[in-house]
Amino acid sequence: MSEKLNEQLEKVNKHKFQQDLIGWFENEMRDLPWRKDQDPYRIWVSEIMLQQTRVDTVIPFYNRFMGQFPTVEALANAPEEQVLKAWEGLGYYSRARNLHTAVKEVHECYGGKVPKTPEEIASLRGVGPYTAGAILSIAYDIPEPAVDGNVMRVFSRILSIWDDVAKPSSRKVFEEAVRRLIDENNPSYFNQALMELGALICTPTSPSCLLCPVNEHCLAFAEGVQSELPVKTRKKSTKVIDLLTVMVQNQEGQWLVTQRPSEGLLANLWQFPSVERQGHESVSRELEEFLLTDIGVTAEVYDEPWMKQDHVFSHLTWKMSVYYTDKLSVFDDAPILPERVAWKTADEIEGLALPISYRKIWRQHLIDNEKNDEIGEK
DNA sequence: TACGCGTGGGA
DNA sequence: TTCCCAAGCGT
Repeated sequence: MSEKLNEQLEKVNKHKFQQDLIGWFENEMRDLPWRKDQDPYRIWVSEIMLQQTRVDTVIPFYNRFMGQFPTVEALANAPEEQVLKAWEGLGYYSRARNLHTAVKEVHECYGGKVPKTPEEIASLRGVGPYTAGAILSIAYDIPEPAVDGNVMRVFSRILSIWDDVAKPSSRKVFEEAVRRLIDENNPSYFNQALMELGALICTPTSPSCLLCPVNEHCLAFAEGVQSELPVKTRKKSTKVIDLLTVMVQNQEGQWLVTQRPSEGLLANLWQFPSVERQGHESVSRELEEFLLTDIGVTAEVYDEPWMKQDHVFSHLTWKMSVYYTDKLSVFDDAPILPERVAWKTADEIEGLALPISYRKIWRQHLIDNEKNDEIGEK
């Protein structure tokens, strides 16, 4: 630990700080579904869902998920498709697959009981230093730091820490600070209170310092520099990809869908056949060639896109153009469809896990279909 | 270490 | 509109 940080830490009245922080939390904590008890499985699921995701977004997903998979055993015995479907729309889908993997390990190797040593917890798939500390402290009352973005923001201000919080190496500075100030008698509330404070009071922009229960301990507030902290470097700008998507229906009324690769972006999710736009020839020709070569079906693609849809990821953007087809030819003796390609009925598509952009496309298709039916009836 | 990995909301 | 983000982890 740097001498500077040590100096700052000695300025803090540890007992008063803990008392002010936890006292505020006891009065002001939000009534959240994962705060009903200290079931480690329920805490675990909530922590995974909350990674990089807002509380308001998580709540409905969490309630549905716990309804479907109320216990370690229930989740361990579920097929991955069902877990991914439950995660549809929440994003960062590897969280779901990693949680599933880890829960199966807990079921098989720990008799279904979430382990309570730092080493065992941290070895679980998808459980990093933050989540390990969160489960240990919140579910098991073990005094371990749980340093997330909130805690780094709050502590950077209270202790006037100017390390770049975007750098992975900075996290250990904050962990050390938490170890020095954590309430050994109530680490659960201490850690939760820091995060709650970051969410409600010590916000990224325009923090409510006058309402802050620990403002008397805050070095940044005393110096009037709270708006300059934390120091955080910008990320690089994102690239844009033109993505062509095609809706193909056979004579039985089924739709052509493909499953994405098992690793990388949107892993294992389903979508309508899509290809990155390459080059110079017409979009229709490019899609027809893609369908023939990669999927093994012949169809005529309309010249004009039926709809456009942007899909913004954290690191890239898809500008999607969606096309319909006509004059599909699939012969009885046509080659068997490649792996990860299938025909699905409309009902079956409802049950697949689709990326949000493809779900929106499908919903729009249903709306347009309904309109056409109405016109037809008149 | 830096980057890949989703999504929706707010300034 | 455009940007930045929100309870991170794996590689």
